[in-house]
Amino acid sequence: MGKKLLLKDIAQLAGVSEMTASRAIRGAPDVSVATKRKVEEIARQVGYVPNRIAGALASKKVNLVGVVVPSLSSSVFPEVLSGISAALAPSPLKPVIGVTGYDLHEEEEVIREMLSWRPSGLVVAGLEHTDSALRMLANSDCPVVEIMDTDGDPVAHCVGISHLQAGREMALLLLERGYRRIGFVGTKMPQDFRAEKRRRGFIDALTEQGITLHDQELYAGASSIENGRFLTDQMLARSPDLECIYYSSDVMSVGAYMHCLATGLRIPQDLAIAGFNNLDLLQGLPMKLATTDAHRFEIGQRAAGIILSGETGEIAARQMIKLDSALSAGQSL
Amino acid sequence: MGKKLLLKDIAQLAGVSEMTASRAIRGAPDVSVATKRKVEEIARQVGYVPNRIAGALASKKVNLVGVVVPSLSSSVFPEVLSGISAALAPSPLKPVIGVTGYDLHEEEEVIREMLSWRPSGLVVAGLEHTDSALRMLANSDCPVVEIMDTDGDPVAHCVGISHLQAGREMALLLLERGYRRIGFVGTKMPQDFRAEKRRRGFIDALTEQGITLHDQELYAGASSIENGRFLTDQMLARSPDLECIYYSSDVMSVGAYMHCLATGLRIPQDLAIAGFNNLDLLQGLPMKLATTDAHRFEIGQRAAGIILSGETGEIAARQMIKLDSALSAGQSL
DNA sequence: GGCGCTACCGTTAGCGCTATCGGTAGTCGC
DNA sequence: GCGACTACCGATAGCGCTAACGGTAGCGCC
Repeated sequence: MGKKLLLKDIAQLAGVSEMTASRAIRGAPDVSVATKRKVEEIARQVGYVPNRIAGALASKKVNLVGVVVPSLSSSVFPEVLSGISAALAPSPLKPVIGVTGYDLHEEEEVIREMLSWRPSGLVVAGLEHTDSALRMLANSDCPVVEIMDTDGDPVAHCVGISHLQAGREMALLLLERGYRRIGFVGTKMPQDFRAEKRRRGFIDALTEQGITLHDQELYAGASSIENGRFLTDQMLARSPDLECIYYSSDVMSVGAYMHCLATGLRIPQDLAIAGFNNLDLLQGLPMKLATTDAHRFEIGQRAAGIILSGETGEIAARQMIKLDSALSAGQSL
Repeated sequence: MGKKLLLKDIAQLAGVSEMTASRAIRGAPDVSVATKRKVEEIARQVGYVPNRIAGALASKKVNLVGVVVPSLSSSVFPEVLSGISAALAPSPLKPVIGVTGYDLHEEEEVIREMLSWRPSGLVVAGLEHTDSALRMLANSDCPVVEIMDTDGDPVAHCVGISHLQAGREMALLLLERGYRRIGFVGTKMPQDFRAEKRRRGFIDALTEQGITLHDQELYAGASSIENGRFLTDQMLARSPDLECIYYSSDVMSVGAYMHCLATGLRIPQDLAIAGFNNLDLLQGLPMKLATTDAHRFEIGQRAAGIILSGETGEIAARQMIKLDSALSAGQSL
């Protein structure tokens, strides 16, 4: 095949004008049921697929919402996406995903690419962007929502949690439980701004109580169980008297758990561990690991909600939604 | 902001024609370096973002490759995506992800949506589609690659492994290791056609050796460690004499591993387990679990390669690439 | 009959870009 | 000087669809 079917052809086959065929196919009003059925039938038979590029250009309406995330490999952003999809499902809007790989310049590219398609909305993870990206976001004429993080200066709408506070709360919990020789392990470390904020909040809270971080490892690579295990091993070799380690991700704390299983270390007696995100991964482990739930699904939902409310005309004032992260101590502290 | 900057405005500011501005911004030939620099500078200063909708309509060229996958929650498809991104990176093409949730009608919708944007190529997971989807894929004028699976009748190009064979090979290994009372646990079961093919190949091979499947659980929900643990528990309660269970996913076999950890069952003495996909998740566990590597990254790479070769003009004959899955027994058998 | 409806359909005029072709300088070789 | 070329630039004409408006027909009502 390749006859390149156009709306014109469908109209001709149905014996109506191009305009009527267009209306019938889009489900627009002002078409009789009989005509609509006839056109639809013909379109289906010949396998007509409307050209949305032309449609979008003519109507200046693109039913897409760009979603820019750093990664898909852990389940953290897929879950945000689920929230977005769920909220968008009853509307004509569809999410389009872009992945940056935790690289701000790649992010700028992806944002430029997305905006060049004139979407109905844009959801971007994080508050940190290149200057060019910031300009584009500020000048874009669609609603923009920055998600995940509220510690900073949003360009537009914003839905997230305070990672500074999450880190701080975990520090306070650890201190309350009596731990004093505490370590921190982070991954993607210069690039993952939210992990860095948790680290900072964590250290600040410790410092305020007169405790200094006993050891830390800022690993440039990605989170994985394997790396969690490896870095734990390494840190314990270096600082054998550590009582407790706070990881930037649950994936890493699960790795720590595996290390303890493999080496016979008891949790929390020999080593207490805590992660972040309350990933699915934690469910089903023999032991509940300490973590903080960042409400990823809800963040996605609320972000999509903001875009949707922008659709219905109400040019809502700049929204700033700060959710409270939920710490759970589990059995690993 | 909202002055809606058009190419016309940039051209005017730069004192050149619209056409020259267009060429300068796209990096097309026939523009002097001086002019190009001037236009680029002005475009950057005012924050001009070209409207690709108009561009695509005029040039009939869309540098996007649609990628349709059932899910992003396990790391299996993200890894395919990495392969696609890696292969596409040196080209101007960019992947666009669509998620179907293992629902063929949703898949049809997503495919229609993608094709309506006239992408440069389309990558679809699986060989099973609705009739309408099949027609659209067959009639589409861009290259289409079906991935993951080679057991069936591809519409167009195809890159994958034989899941029938993967299941069969695992069965033969289990028999060789002396297991006779064998169970199967699958998730997303009517919808995940590839898991079903592994199951069929698995059972067929057992049957040929005179062994019947001792028990099986076809679970409709998603794979998760928690479900793996739960379903293992349930199946062992039902069939306490089971020697070995084959899971449709590594995520589930890790759940089984957790169950054994929690209940003190020894692997493989009390229960042997095997999964599928060779997920990252398996790395770092205290014990290597049996699995089959499906070469997900390479599948993505090769699929993207086919799309790319279509770009350069050579309308390659229908490609059919069957990779050999790689079984690894680990320590859990 | 005239007016005001509603229901349906078609004509016109773009949407914001780019392909194509043609044009003007300048340059080179002989 | 002239043909032949290259380098650069601009006017024109769409790409395939839809918004906006203008009909026409049919009906009810005074």
